[in-house]
Amino acid sequence: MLDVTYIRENAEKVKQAMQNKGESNPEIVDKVITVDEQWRSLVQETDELRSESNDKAKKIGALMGQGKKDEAQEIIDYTSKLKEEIQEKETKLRSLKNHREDLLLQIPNVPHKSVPVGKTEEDNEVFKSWGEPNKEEWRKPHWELGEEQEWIDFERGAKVTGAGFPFYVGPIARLQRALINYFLNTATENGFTELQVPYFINEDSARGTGQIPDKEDMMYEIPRDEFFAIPTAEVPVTNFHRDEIIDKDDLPIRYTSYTPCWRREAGSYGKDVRGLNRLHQFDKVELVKMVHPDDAYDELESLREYAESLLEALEIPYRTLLMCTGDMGFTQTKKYDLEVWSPGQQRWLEVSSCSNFGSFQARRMMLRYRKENGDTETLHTINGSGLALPRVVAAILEIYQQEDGSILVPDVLQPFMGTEIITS
RNA sequence: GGAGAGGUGGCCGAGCGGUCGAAGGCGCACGCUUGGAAAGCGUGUGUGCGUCUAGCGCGUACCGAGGGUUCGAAUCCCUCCCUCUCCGCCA
Repeated sequence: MLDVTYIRENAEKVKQAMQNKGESNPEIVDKVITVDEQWRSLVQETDELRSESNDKAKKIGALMGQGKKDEAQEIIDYTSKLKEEIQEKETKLRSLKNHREDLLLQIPNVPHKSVPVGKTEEDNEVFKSWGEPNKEEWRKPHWELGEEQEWIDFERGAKVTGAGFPFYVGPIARLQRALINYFLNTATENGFTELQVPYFINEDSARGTGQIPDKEDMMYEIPRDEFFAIPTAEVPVTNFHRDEIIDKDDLPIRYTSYTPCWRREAGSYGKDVRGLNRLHQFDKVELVKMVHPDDAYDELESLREYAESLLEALEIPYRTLLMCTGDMGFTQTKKYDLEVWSPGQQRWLEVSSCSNFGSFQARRMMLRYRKENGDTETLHTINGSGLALPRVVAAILEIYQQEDGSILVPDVLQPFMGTEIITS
């Protein structure tokens, strides 16, 4: 959610941003400004009446104290009418505020000036490439190898739960654990504080990071207890400091957290969902930063570089895309996607998405910091994966695949795996 | 899950229908005092929203959350949430 004051003062800029992001109704900007004006003038009127009513109530109290019941009664008759008027205005106020909120929620975040303007993924910019994508065709896709070697059991997963909930068996279960440990250790060594978080969240938290309203369909629900299963650790981690004021000397705050993630992924199909490409439950190590607004873009770059360094350490070829305005999402001001090369599929797979949300999330959850002069200000949030597990596993199974079906273990994982090679 | 107690400012803790945004204490900040420090003394110290003459201004809202009673609610009533104690259950 953008700041109304900002919208009021930058109406044209916001409209342009909406157009660049492919939002079709920039007239919402004018509407929001109108509703906001109505709301503000009504606030003033209401506050004046309240002020009068408070005065009168005090007078009544004083008169009652002196036993002057008749005089008090006169004022009471008057304030009863006042009261009705106030209640009327309060009702109107509530509906105006809700209307303003509804409109505000339809206005996307404003992209940074360094973001390429574009409509679809075609317009994303290749920001960086690392390593050589392997074009050899003999490598099996990870699902074929995984099933052959009985390392990944999709069928039993489907039996026990449903499609998209695989079992990982033996050495591949261990490989995931190795990756998780490696990612968490590395993040901790790089200044991120590890957090173990609740896997279920309440509605307020879902609202805070923007899953609600609009994207609740992505989440699994536990209706009886009014919880949602987390679609990413971003939700509990960012909400950790919801409704708090953080001392500026404590910024930036950096957290890392490993969690399973649950996503309904309604509407996905075809090659997108083959094997480990897209699951309903997957593991991820998430990175979240809460930063001073002036540092946000530097912090985004360093987050991106950090995520890239993980892939380099694993020696997995990748490319970094700078997402264009049309493909970057509603809440972000700038976003990079990291994609690894899958030689078994001859395609790129996204393993990390690093985004700056500006004050968009923080405003919704009243997440502020205290400035030098004592004022409070909304801080900025940044997050990214470091990294999402299944596609990294897929890449390792394909890139490190030998002709006999065994898998060489990347150097950095060997201490965690206790072996240099995975055989069936 | 059953029975009871309770949720007030950064913290502790009073208030239990009117003058309460809220006593008192602690903490913190600044000043005085001191050779320096402690003690002592003085002043200040919540958040959101609106507003302007933008001031250590004015108004308003907020004492777990939401609703209600009343001219007036931190105080009374209802619903919910959370915490603590005992019992039950249990990784």
